[in-house]
Amino acid sequence: MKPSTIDLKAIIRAEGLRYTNQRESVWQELQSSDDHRDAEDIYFSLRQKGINISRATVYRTIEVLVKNNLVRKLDLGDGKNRYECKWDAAHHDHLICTECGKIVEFMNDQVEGIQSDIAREYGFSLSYHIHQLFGLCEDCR
Amino acid sequence: MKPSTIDLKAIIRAEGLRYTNQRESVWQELQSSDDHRDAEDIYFSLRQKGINISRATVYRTIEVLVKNNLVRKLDLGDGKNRYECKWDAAHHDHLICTECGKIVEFMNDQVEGIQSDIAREYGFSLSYHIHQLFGLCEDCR
DNA sequence: TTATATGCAAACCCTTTGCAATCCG
DNA sequence: CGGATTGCAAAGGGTTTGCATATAA
Repeated sequence: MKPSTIDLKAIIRAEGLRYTNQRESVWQELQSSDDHRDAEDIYFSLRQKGINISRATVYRTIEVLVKNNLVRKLDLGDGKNRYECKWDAAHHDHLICTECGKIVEFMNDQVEGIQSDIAREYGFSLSYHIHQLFGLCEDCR
Repeated sequence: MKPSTIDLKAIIRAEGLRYTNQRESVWQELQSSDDHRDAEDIYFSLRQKGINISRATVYRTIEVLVKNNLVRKLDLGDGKNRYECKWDAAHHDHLICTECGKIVEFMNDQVEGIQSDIAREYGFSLSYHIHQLFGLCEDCR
């Protein structure tokens, strides 16, 4: 069903863009963990691995990945965006521990359905939503 | 049930803080409309009304109001925070039109209940949540 | 009186942008 | 080769902060 790997080159090219080392590196880096990373994280990790890349390119590349639905941008309200791999993940929302920052993913069909109902009720056509639950995780209570 | 007006002076004093003209002005300004205002809005409105206040004080005052549960801070993902009067409003979440920026408030008990269930399931004790639905409003479709 | 609040401007943080150099196709 | 991509550093936008001055209590 889901591909075991994504051919970034093909996707990039299909968009009429150029396949570069930097773009591949950012994509690899994002795939390398299930964490919700911020741009600085990614920039630093890549530099540490000896890859030549600039912050500007990290941002610009993420933009490309987001636009192609490979990456999801998360705003957790702390002033910087996080990014998570999207291609292999089902839709989900987030539970965030305000103490340690732990992020747990959840998904609830009922809520998804109700959201549609609410949108309909107010005459909106929904394009996306943000649903984040903040509190203390088991370990931090 | 709900007070027809809030005695900011009493609340401020109870916190061991000083009641000032600027604090009262920001509070009045926030109460004067049901809109979701940003800091610059509030700063400008007050200056236009001839009230002497600085941006710094607007931010610092909002902080005080938020901490005392008089005001709610909203992050709609566009880089600046919005603020809404909280003391006279029942809890609600937001539907946001991505075209014209219209904000509609909604409330759904079922979703509220499910959120608690989800938190329990993952061992979290919930303190607050963000639930925003983005799409096109009736007029913008 | 005297510690808290304010105003100002500078600092901050994350992100974006202009531009010359580089590199993909 | 030629235009897209990059790196750099500077600019941007919202928010916060340091410090001297003003002010509530």
